[in-house]
Amino acid sequence: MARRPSNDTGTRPVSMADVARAAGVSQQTVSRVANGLPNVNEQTRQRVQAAMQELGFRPSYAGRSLRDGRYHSVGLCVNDVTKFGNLSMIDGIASAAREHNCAITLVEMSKTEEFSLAEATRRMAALPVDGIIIGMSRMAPDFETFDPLPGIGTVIVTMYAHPRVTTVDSDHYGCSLLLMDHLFELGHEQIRYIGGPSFSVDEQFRRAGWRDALERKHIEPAEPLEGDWSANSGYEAGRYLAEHDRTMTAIYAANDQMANGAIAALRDSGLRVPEDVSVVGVDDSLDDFVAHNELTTVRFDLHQRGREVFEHAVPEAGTAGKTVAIRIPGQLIIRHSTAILRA
Amino acid sequence: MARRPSNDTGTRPVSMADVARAAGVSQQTVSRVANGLPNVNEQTRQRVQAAMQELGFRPSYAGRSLRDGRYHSVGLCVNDVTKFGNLSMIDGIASAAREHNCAITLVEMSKTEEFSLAEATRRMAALPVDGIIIGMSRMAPDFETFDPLPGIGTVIVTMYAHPRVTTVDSDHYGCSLLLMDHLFELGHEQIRYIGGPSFSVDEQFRRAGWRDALERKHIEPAEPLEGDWSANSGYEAGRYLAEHDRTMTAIYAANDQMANGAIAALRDSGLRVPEDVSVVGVDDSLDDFVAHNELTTVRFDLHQRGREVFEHAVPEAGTAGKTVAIRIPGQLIIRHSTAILRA
DNA sequence: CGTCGTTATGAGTACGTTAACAACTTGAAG
DNA sequence: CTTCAAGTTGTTAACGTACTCATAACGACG
Repeated sequence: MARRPSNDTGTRPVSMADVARAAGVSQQTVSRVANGLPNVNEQTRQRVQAAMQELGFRPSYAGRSLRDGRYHSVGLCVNDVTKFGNLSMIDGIASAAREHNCAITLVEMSKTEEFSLAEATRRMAALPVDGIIIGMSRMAPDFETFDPLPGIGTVIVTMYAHPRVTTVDSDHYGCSLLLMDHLFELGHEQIRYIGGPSFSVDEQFRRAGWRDALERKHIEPAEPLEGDWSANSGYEAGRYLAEHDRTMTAIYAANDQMANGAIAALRDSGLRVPEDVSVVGVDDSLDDFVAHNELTTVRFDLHQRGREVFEHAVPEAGTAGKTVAIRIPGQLIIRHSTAILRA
Repeated sequence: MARRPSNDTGTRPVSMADVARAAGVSQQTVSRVANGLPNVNEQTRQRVQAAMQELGFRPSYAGRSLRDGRYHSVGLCVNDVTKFGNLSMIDGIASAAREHNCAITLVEMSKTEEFSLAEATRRMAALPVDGIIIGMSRMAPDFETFDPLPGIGTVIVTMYAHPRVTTVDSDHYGCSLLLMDHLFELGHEQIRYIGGPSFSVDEQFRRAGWRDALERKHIEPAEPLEGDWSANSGYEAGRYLAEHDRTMTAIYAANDQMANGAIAALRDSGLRVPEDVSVVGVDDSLDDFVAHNELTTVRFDLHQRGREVFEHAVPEAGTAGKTVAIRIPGQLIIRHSTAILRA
């Protein structure tokens, strides 16, 4: 594309030099007025401000960034905006960014292509970012070997720890322990698991927590079922369990949507929740969609996670340098889908 | 903050000049290699690429943008990321942006402060954006008087038309007509309305469509009910209607979540859906949350809307100049929450 | 009357990039 | 040998900003 003409007849954006010419001062004085510096004569200031208004001056982001080497924006790379986990990540980071007067540069990776950290980093590096955040909802093939770009803060949102990159996530393992302990206290031992797709990192950790909790109590875990996070897949699994497992007394579904489906299936099979079977989920995501939500679940503080992620990606406050792995615990929300096991 | 040292001992980012020095060529040759231009000797190219690798060169976004006056990013301003409407807007725009090899610069406005178009524009204008998209989910106080910034494409996502700004939205008025016609064909005339909060622009248009459809058939609209988009508010409204209106034969809830709540309320009141009362919603948003979703609704093509919004904000293909108001029709999805009215 | 500090302003420079143009090399054709 | 074209590389300028330093005017003070 042809450059804009550099005289003032074209549609080139208005620069400080243009304002300076109109106000009869130097470009530097315009800069001082634009930045509100004190050492400008009041009369001059007003003349410059009038010229700015007149010409419609807006400061050049490129010029400013080039000059002082910062973008005041953080890069965020996700593979699918619509997934609950990603959405809540965006929201949490957006509010942290706003507190730091920062914008978010959002890049959605192709949903079809293979996702690699190197590719994500390469794309983000060419954008106006002071730090890079990568949501890794499924295991990247190059996770082990990945080296972050030197000179730019990088955070991966995942449960896995990495030797050279800070990682932050809600504790998708610990949430299982919270729920399992709750069920154990109610007397349940035969606790079936309905998981998400096995390529999901969150799923892997939630399932591991379920399995470990059982094994710690020397209970043999029954075969876990695999859904796709949707209520329908939870329904199918619930139906299957209702028909094939008469010893089961509780179901742990790896998210609320599948739990909701499972509850519907149990009731359609003539089982009562929670009298016959207790059901728990994760995410606390049903409230807007279901009236009188009674599901016992774990809620994550997504804003806190967003804040942690942001502050490690853009190390202003001296958080720099150290590579850490942060796991933010969830909070058990007990409602009425769980009850004491009756003998 | 102090500038980075300009010699090569500090942590200043690696520039083309640094690479040029290392490879023993001119900085311009580095530029040619970086941009893959053909007129570079193969041997030279390899030497330069090796130096880039060695030093960890990444091109400066600021330098490039300053040079060629484009940012390859579109600004998106929303007031709350988590609301269904905004989420789907982000998703649609993100995929359109990716097709144009563009990033999104996302700014979330304060949820508490008053929202004005002038303020949103002012914030976006200081960021790296080739175009500005503003989601106006509630009426801005300065909508009438708002003037877009000259020299930068601006699109407002709203149903209202504007004389000087292109506006794009899903047709929140037409969706009501689709649903009402469907109910009319089934023989319903006493159709109650459960709306969202009245400050919402979407709500205003959905309600207007309901009212106009009735009045066009000379049916007096009964008092509309006001919810807050949540299933619980739909439940409350449904309960009220079940107890107070024995002539009603159908309910139009302004979104699926409230419709879902209303259905639960009707059933709790001993009414059958759809045999006794037909219920419809809007958005087609229940599938992930509810098993065996049977709700008749309207689905919007949010990716198409995203594409329209994007292409009017960043006028590459000659869409420039003209101010238009685009309303993208939804599609009626008939499931089993509606049935023929029995006398 | 000179020295000094204070205040207001301008000049010069550097940030990293790419377009336009100039310059040089090489090889082939006349 | 001269001329020309093609291929390769370097030089210069410009994009808009803000820091550093210099300059000028002015009053206070010794």
